[in-house]
Amino acid sequence: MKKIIDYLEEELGAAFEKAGYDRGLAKVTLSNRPDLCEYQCNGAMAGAKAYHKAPFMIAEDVIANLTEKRYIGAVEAVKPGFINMKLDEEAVASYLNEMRTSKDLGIEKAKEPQMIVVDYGGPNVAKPLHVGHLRSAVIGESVKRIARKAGHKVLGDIHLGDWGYQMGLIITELKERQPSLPYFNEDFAGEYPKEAPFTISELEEIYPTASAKAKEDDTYREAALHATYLLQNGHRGYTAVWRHIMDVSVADLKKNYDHLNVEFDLWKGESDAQSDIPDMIGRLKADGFAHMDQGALVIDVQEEADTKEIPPCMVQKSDGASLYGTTDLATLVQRQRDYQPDKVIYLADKRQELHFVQVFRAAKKSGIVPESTGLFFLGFGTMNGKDGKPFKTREGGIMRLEDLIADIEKEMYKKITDNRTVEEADAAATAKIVGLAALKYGDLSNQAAKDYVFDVDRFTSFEGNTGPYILYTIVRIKSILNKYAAEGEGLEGLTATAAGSDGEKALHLEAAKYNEVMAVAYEELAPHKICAYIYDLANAFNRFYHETKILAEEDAERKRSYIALLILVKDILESCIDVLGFEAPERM
RNA sequence: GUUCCUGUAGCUCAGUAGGAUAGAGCGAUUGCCUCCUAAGCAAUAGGCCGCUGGUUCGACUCCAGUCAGGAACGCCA
Repeated sequence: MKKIIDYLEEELGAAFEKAGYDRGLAKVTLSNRPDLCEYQCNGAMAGAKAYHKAPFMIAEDVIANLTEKRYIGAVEAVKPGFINMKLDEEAVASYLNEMRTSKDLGIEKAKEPQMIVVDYGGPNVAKPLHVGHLRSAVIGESVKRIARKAGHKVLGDIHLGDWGYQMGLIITELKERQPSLPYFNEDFAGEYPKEAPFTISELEEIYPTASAKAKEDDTYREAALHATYLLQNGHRGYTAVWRHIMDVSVADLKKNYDHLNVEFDLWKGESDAQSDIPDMIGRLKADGFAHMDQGALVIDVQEEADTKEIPPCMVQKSDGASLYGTTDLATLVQRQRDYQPDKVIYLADKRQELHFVQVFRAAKKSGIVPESTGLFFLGFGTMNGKDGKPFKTREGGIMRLEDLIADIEKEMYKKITDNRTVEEADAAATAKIVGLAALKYGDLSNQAAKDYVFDVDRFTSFEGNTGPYILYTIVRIKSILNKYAAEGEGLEGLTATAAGSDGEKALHLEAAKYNEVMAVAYEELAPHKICAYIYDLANAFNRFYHETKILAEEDAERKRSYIALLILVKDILESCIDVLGFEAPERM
C-alpha cells in the first residue's frame, strides 16, 4: 500500500505541474502546527526564488489547480506561503480498512529484496554476558526485524568471539588444574570424552583467574600464548578442549539470548573465518594491496577527501599473528562467498568506528566485497548509571546481564503485585514479559548513537513514555475486544467509518501513519522512531478511550466501526512491538 | 596535539529539503472513577535551544569561532 503522504504528494504534485511549477516542490510533511492543519507543504516558499514570485501567490496558484482531491480534504494557502491540508475523513477511513485487509497491514515491501547480514551480539565464549552486550543484542535484533518487515532477506549473525588468546588462557589453566586429562597427553591417540571437563560456571571462573595470573606471571603468559599458537595450528587435544568450551558456552549463550527474545540465524564466530585468512593474505600481497610497514602487513586506506589521518588497516602483526581487522576481513570473504550480501550492518560500540572505517575501505579497495555492497556501521553509545557514568554494580563491578534482567523482573513483580490482585503464577509470568518490554523499550526509545541513562524506576514505571505504558494500552484494547466477543459478536468483516469526534479522528490519523513510520525506521535504521510512534498512537488511543463509550454505543454501525478501529490499532501496536523485540501479555 | 560526537525545561529525552507559537515524559500544582483496566484522562506552571558572530525575508536546524563534557587516534578486541 502507498503511504498517505504519497497520495498527498501525488495530488499536490499534479497541481504544481498544472500550474507550471516543478512537481518536486510538492513535498508534504506532517504539520508542525496541528491546530491549523494535519499535513503541510512548504514547496511554494522553496520555489519562490526560482520563479521570482511571492510564495503566497504560488501557493494560491497551486491550490487553484488542485483538481484531483481524494485524500486532500480542506486546503488553504497561509501567510508567507504555507499550503495547509486536512485529510478527507472518508478517504482516511477507507485507507484504514484497506490496511486491515492487507497483508502485514499494507506495509510496502521492497520491490527488489536485498540480502542483508546483520552482525550483532558479539559475545565472547567462556565469558558471561554483561550489560555491555545488551545494546548490541537489543538494537541489532530490532534492526534485523525492521529490515525483514521491509521485505528483505535478513540473516542475523552473532559473530562469536571464539578464537585467540582467551582460549589459550583457558587451556593453560585447565592443564594446570587437571594435567591428567587426555587432552594434555601428547601420546593419547584414542577418542576424547564427549562430556566437557567443566561446567559453565567453572568456565566463567577459569577465564578471569587465568587472565589475572597471566598478567603477573610471565611464564604462565608464555604458556598461554603457546597454547593459543598450538590451538590455531590444529593441536588435536586442544582442539577437543576448544570444542568443549564452545559447546558449554554456546548452550549457555543460547539460553541467555532466548530470555532476551533475541534469535540468531547464524552462530558463526571468528574461528569460522580462520580458514580464509592464509589465502586472503596471499592474495592481498600478490595483488599489491597490502605491504609491509614497520614490520607489520598493512593496507593503506587513506583517501584524499579525508580531513584527518586514517591509519592503515593492519592485517598481520609483526610476529605474523592476525588481529581484529584480519578476522573481520576474512569474515567478509566468507560472507561474500556464502551469501553475496547487498548490505552488511555491524552493531558495535561507537568507539569502534575507526576500526570499521578501516575494514570497510580495505574490503572494497581490495575487492573482497564489490563496490556496490553497502557496509554500515551502527555505533551505539554507552549505557550509563544515574550518575552519568558507565553502568556498574553497587560494588563497582561489571554487572552481568542475567542479574540486570533479574533486577528488572523483581521490580516489575513488585509493582504488579502491589497494585493489583493477581494470581501468583500469573504475576511471575507477566513480570517477565513486562520487565523485558521495560528494558528493551528503555533502550530502544533512545537514539542508538547516544549514551543513555539506565534507570530501573523510570523504565519499569507504567507512566509516561515507557514499555509498560504501551503494553497497558494493548491490554486495555484486548480486554474490550474480549468483552465484545463475549457478547456473541463476531470480530470479522467489520469496517471503520469516517471519524465522528476529534479524538477518533486523531486516532485515525495516527493509525494511518504506520507505513510511513516503518519505512523511515528502515531507511534510518532507527528503532527509536517506532517507539516514538507507538507512544503517540497509545496516547491517541487512550484519549479516544476516555471520551468514548465503546461497548455501550447504541448505534450498531458506529459500534462496529469502533471495534474495527480497535482491532487495527491493536494490530499496529503489536506489529510494532514485535519489530522492537517484545510482546504484550493478556492481562496486567 | 589532531579528529569526531554531544550540549534543548529541575531531571530523562524528541525535534532534517531552514518556516508559523520549540515538543513529550518524570517531578510540582489542580480537576476527573454510578461507566469498557484511574497502571488512565484533562489542565497549569516551568526555555537567551551552551556562548559569540555570519549567511538568509526567516536559524534549535546551515557556516565560522568559542566554552564544557565524552571518545578515537598501527601491532587489544
